[in-house]
Amino acid sequence: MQVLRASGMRLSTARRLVLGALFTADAPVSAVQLAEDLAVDETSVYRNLEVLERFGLVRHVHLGHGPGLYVLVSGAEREYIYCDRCHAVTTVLPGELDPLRRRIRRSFGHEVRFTHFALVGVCEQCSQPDRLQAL
Amino acid sequence: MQVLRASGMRLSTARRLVLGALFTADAPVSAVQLAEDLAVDETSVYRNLEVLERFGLVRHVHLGHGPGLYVLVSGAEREYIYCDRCHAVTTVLPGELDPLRRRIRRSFGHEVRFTHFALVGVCEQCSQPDRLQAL
DNA sequence: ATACTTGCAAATGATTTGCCAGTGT
DNA sequence: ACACTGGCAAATCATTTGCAAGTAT
Repeated sequence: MQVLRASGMRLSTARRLVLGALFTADAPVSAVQLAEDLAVDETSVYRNLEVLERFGLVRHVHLGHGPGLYVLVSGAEREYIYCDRCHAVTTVLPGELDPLRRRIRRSFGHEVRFTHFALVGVCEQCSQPDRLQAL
Repeated sequence: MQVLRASGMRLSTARRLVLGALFTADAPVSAVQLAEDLAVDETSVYRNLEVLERFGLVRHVHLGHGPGLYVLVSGAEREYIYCDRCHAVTTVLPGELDPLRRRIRRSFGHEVRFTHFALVGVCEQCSQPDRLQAL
């Protein structure tokens, strides 16, 4: 929070609310959801998320289609696997994909992250042909 | 093309144009771009892409933010790595990520693809602190 | 002749911008 | 006080839907 006031940004009520909501959220949340929950104007939520993102306190992910989903930045970032069949979201703990990251690094030179776009694929249950899942 | 008429879908001029443009394109193209290039209404392009996608002839990718980008389905799909610093797109040949896919499969049970969301990360040049890239 | 298709207008969903009144510091 | 913020209206971007006229089969 000191980060903000050090940059001349204020700790307004709305800002505090957004930060608080993201802090207690156990999953990524959309801006619209936040606005609704906190009774703060959507515009303000977006603007707050934007400054928080700019200062590296917040980030957003995209699971399948749909709006961006916001999370607090924690230093050790979670990554996500999204099943585009049943829409299940699997959270990957920080570091868990590091070997994979290293491999891509070696092959392509890129330092990749799955913090912005989830890993998309079909989950175990959905790949079993017998018990069909929701479309 | 036989796929279409077998399903009662017609090979209209617009449809043929879209298919043709995607066939000769050497990179994923947006619907708006296609509409502009082909002088076909955006709506029609979207509708055509939708049916082509529904019949598995076309798919779309998301590199960073921005509109969906369409490509012809080829059976052996290319995947993409996107540098979110310099916006460079690296094409990954079909199968090249299979070892990685197997590894994820073993660890998480998911069969992932990078055909819908690109692999996002910082490319080799951009990770060199000396010569700075475009913001 | 009968569906599928087209273009144009209008709606939708996500996000951004303008503007002025309100408020943290 | 001054500059950063809030809400509300309106704009923007990507995409979808409604509808009447057009066309492939």
